[in-house]
Amino acid sequence: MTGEKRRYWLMKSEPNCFSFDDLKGRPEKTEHWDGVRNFQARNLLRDELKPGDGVLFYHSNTREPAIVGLAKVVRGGYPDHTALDPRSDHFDPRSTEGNPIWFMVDVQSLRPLPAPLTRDDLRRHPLLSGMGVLKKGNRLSVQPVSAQEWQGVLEISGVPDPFEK
DNA sequence: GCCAACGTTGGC
DNA sequence: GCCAACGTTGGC
Repeated sequence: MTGEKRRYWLMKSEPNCFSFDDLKGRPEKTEHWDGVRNFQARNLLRDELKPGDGVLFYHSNTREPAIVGLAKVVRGGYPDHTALDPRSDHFDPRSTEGNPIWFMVDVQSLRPLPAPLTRDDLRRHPLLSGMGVLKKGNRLSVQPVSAQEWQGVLEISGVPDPFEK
């Protein structure tokens, strides 16, 4: 097949705010990923995440942080409308309809992992111990994942690649 | 709850 | 343009 190679991402969410189960429960198992208010992550959402890309859904800021499920991007970057809504927690008066500052993508759940992959699980695996999410001080809520890391997650989880026919 | 690491803001 | 102060993130 020609065209661009699929890329992979890890996306963090606090499960008490929006969990993988929440995503699974949405119509079409799809939801927009709003509320990112960091320029580096914004640039990734706006420019880099493309439909068909793979997503590792990571639960952060919880008792046992872990990768809990697989998802995919189904719509690339478009303006985050919550920035325009004064009643939203994510309202940003600098952003306007004609000149949006913040962007989001749509994500669809593919499948949960049979067991969450904790940080200890990741650290133990030679292919995964270098993942960005393990690095101290890394606060990026959207970050790139290599194809090897994606495969490693599938391997220790014992699940087939959802993108393989 | 603690606190290190980081990004952003604003005075100068 | 520097940098201190501040707010937030997020593991532990």
